[in-house]
Amino acid sequence: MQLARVTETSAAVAATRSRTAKTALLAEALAEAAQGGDEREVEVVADYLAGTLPQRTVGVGWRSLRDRPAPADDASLSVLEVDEALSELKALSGAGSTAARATALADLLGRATAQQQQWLVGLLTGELRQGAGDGVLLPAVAQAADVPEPLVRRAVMLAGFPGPVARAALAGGAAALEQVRLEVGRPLRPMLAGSEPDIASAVDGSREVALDLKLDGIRLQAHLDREGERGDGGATVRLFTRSLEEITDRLPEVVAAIEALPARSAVLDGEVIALDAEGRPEPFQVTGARTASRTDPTELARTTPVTTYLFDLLHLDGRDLVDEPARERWAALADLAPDLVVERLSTSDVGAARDFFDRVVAQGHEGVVVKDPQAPYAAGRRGAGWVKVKPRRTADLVVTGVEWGSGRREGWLSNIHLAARGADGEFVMVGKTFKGMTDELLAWQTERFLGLETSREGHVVHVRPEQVVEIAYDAVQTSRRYPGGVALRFARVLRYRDDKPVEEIDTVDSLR
DNA sequence: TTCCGACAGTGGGGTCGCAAT
DNA sequence: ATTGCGACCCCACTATCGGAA
Repeated sequence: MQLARVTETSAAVAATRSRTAKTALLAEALAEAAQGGDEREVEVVADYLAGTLPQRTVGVGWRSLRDRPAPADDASLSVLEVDEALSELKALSGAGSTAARATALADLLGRATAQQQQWLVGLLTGELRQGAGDGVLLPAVAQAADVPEPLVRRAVMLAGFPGPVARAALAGGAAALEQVRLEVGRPLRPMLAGSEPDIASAVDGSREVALDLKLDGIRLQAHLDREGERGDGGATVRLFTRSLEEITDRLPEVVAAIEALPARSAVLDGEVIALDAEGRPEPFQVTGARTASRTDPTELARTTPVTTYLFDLLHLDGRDLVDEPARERWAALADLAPDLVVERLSTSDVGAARDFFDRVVAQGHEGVVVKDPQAPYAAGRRGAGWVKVKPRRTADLVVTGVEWGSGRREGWLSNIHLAARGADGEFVMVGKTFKGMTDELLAWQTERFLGLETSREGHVVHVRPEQVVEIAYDAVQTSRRYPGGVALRFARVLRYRDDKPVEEIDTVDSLR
């Protein structure tokens, strides 16, 4: 298949807002790819249509794509040629490779037309902005392969990625999709939680729910496979993050904890977090740095160990548990790993739930996750089965600058710079936010801040510090970027305040 | 006809590893 | 040694479509 077929589909998809129309366009292109008879091509086309790469990453980002060669006049690239070029780019790594990579990238871009260059930039930066991702691709795969959509979704949840599933669906239909099962050693999509602002919204009091302590660490999916030892000599334990990145080699103490479980095979869901000497949670930055670090894991396991907490069991000794009610999975987990299970309260009483929430927050934890004991494990879904509740902290700050938005926010002042008061009354920047703004508010703040403009610098408009804004945030963290040494985590706008003078906004000290 | 679940888009702070300067 | 870049941890929130109620 020619690349042009994909880029033209992408343009048509971007041009309509109707999801059914987008689905039909993708399905048509997929069916055409399938007729070509090359299974790899089908997989690549499926990935490209959803704006993702079969290679996941190729080491090319926004900066490497800034300077581009002149585009080709005529379209000649095929999908498989692009796929091969990107695989070669990914393979080009190591000392002295930067120039070779730039050459390889320029070579590819030089063979693309102007429209195709644009599309490649979008694909490689992950910003295709065509209004279609997995949510549109999966129905399209179902349509093109003439199979039920739930079957496609289930296969993707269990296999982790859509490309191979699209390939199987279009080559083997429903029968091939039914072959896709949970495989120990292969990560599946983790179940996600929705969110509610407080306990009262998450616990209605009419039926029993479970509240799990929510730890502010790194999501963990652990696979234990003792049978693997006899066969290919592969690892007994494999660890994955939320995005299915493998981190087995970085966390030897977690591998040891999973290896010690009395099971032949298991797939477990949980969280790892660094604790201080008193057993209180370290700031997220500590756990994050430890988990990201690849050098000398044995030493790091001694100096900054992480603790393993488990809250779900998806497979045990040859039996899949994903479709079992949560209550059953928890009972099996409690039998298997009683010492590693995260603290949990089962109750239908709103007061008891609130007490539990208050207690764990006072202990320094992130909050709770409210879970339905009946719910199956909905891999990859952000359903009603799990709902997180976190405390909301607020601060009154002043806006010192605003950045022009992009995409659907083009032409609006979007991202606001936030400052608190310093010790000498000066304004100290503590972060930015673009969250919590309705279109109406964007229109209002664009006019408001243009009225306060003092100067411009690139896409930043500096303004007189007169507008007070009430900001919600999750935490204050240490920062090397901002002059006060502190930054807000997950800041979002609650409302603009005209009832509070700038002199009375929060201070850097009070945030600290 | 109205409601609501799912999704895409619009970006935030921090850290690590690597290559070039 | 420092800096820039890519990748990946943690994300919140709004608008919109289209099926459910």
